[in-house]
Amino acid sequence: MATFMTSYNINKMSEVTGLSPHTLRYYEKEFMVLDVSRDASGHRYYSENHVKAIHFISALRRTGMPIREIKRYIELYKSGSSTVEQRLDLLKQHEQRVEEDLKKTQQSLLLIQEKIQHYHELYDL
Amino acid sequence: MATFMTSYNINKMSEVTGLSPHTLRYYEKEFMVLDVSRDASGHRYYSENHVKAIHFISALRRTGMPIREIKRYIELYKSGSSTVEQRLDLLKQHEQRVEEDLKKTQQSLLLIQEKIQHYHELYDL
DNA sequence: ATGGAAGTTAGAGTGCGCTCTAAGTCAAGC
DNA sequence: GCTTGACTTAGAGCGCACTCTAACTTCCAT
Repeated sequence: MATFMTSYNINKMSEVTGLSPHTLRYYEKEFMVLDVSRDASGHRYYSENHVKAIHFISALRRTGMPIREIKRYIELYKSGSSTVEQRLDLLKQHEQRVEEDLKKTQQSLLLIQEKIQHYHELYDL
Repeated sequence: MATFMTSYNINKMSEVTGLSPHTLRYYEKEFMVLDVSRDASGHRYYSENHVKAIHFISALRRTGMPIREIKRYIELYKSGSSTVEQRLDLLKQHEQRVEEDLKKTQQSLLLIQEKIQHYHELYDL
């Protein structure tokens, strides 16, 4: 064999993804797709595909998608290519929500920044 | 008197601020600055100043400032003008965090958008 | 004076996303 | 063969920010 699949134990995986081993196990219990492999003594080892999957899941989480919706997405994925459009819809819907949320957050940030700008002239809260 | 202060009961206040009466009472218990006035029968009524204060507090919350830090900010406010610089620091620090957070969220959003773009070519999660 | 609406309170309960605990297994080094 | 350390599990616990409940008071309209 010319190339080798890199594989990660739970701690390496934790480093690479920024999630704690606890959280990795929790995610697995909740919704891991690619079933995580085990070595002879039952310890997890992850492949590059797991790394990519977890990165994507992290992006969904970071943008506020709730666990139960990620779960739903992954269940759709698991049930095959007939769910492609449903999955796309779900992602697009999420995209919309995130964009709106970003806008609102930016507006609130602006208000805070204006407050900071004029702090020495304003005497209310 | 030529002008009159508008005043709001808890439901009107709820409408104006978008917070539920429950949450308004909760915020008051946690950290209301301007002590909320009461009418003869003990019902709250809010002034324009309260509206402004709650709007600012909402902006802090919306951008993810935890309750305990808003509490801290308001305690500083209450203890007078000698805390102006501390309050400014606190707000500026928060501003930094929000900006970083926005960046990260935008990056995650980008990843999701790329996924959506190439959904029909990609077969992993 | 009575019923109902609209407020009041203290404190309990909820949902979310982890985060930790306790008890156990396994493999390697002394 | 025993300790040490890294992992395993099921399930309990936690922190946050609400959110709701239950019991009560007050005002107003009938």
